[in-house]
Amino acid sequence: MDAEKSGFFQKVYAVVQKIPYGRVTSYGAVAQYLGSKGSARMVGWALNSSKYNLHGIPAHRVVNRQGLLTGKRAFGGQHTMEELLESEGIRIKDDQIVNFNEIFWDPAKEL
DNA sequence: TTGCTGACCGACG
DNA sequence: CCGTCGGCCAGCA
Repeated sequence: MDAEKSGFFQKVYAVVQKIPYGRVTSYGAVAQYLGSKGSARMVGWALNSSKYNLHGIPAHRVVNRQGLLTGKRAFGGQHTMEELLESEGIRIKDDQIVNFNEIFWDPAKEL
């Protein structure tokens, strides 16, 4: 219908934009919240498209299940995503979020 | 139009 | 422990 725009990506954008400052989430968590656990890959793909459009989507706040910055290469630089996260107070160690379990933001629970 | 790929995740052997 | 495969949806040649 009109509100949902029949688009998986649109839902992803909506959730990612709701991620609070200094928090992170995972592709699978967002996918699961949307009702499609298997579409975790599409979450990343949606974020990839987001960089082509000015959506204001903090894609750097979205990482994989391990808290690993798998999509850092999509930011154009191998350290861009890492610096963005650290800029928000998030500590990164070897491309991995240190206090991942502490700053993890689950849309299924927080929303 | 068909087919492959992609910032993942979980299961199986 | 490690390698492989399936599933999900959308974009592109």
